[in-house]
Amino acid sequence: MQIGQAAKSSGVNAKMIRYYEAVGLLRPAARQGNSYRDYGERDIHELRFIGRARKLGFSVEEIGVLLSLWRDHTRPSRDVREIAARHLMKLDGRIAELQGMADVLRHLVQACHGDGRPDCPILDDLSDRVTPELR
Amino acid sequence: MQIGQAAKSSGVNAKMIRYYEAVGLLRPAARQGNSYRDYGERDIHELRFIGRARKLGFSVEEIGVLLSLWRDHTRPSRDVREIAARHLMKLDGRIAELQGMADVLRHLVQACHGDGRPDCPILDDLSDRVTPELR
DNA sequence: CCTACACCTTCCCATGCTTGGAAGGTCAAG
DNA sequence: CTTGACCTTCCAAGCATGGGAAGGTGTAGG
Repeated sequence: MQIGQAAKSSGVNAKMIRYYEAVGLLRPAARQGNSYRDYGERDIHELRFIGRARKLGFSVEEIGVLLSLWRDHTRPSRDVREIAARHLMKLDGRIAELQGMADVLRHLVQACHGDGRPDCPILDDLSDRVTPELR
Repeated sequence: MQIGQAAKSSGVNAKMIRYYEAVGLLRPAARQGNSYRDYGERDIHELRFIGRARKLGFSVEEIGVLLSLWRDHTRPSRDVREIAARHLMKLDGRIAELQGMADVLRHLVQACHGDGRPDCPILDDLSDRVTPELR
């Protein structure tokens, strides 16, 4: 199966497939006589794995570890869980951070008339923290 | 005032100050005789503005617009509010996205024994979506 | 005067993931 | 023989930040 078909079957586009190979996530694909990459069912399976892990926000590096754990059918689930738990903490941290930004911004947006007048609590806050009651 | 002092006063480090100048956020700084950049109170004020806007997650491009609105004391607050509101929507969207990831992952982590045994719902899900009851 | 040290300058590079494109090879159908 | 749909590799940009090299400048002390 050529890379285009593999992309369709796995949901990971061709450009990314090559990239994952280049950075060592996937072992180099087999080649057809014409130097085209050749994929089998097992590769598709790995690609889908990667795609889903990406959708959960795992980094390429983390996925590398997950993949090797996945290939090793005797690994303790503890190892996997630890990676996932650590990643979850990062996600939660990032969410809290964005939430903090959004909260401040929401207050500011609500406080701003948003009409033709020039006075604007948003700029006031950015320029001088003049509207402390908003925090 | 040299760039190092400006960095301290504004909370934006020297590297970033040069970067913001390079990408056109700030007009080119005045220079001392020795070609060192020279900053005044007004520059510090703008730098603080930038720093705070970055902390709220505005992109450099958005900050460029905010800055020009800020400098124009007759701009309608509507313009500012619109940018902020749009940014807020992006933040909320991103938060929801991360929240979705975190929720799935949290379930998976909870479902995984995390002991010495090899069976692991996390990998099962990644590899084949074998644990649909988790979603 | 020389030296050490703390600044500053510009320039290039790396990060992480993804996308875009250029230039060219391969293959099947018309 | 041409066309079109594939494929190949290589290069670049994006965003914001940080590291570091190589070299200029200014000040203080021996």
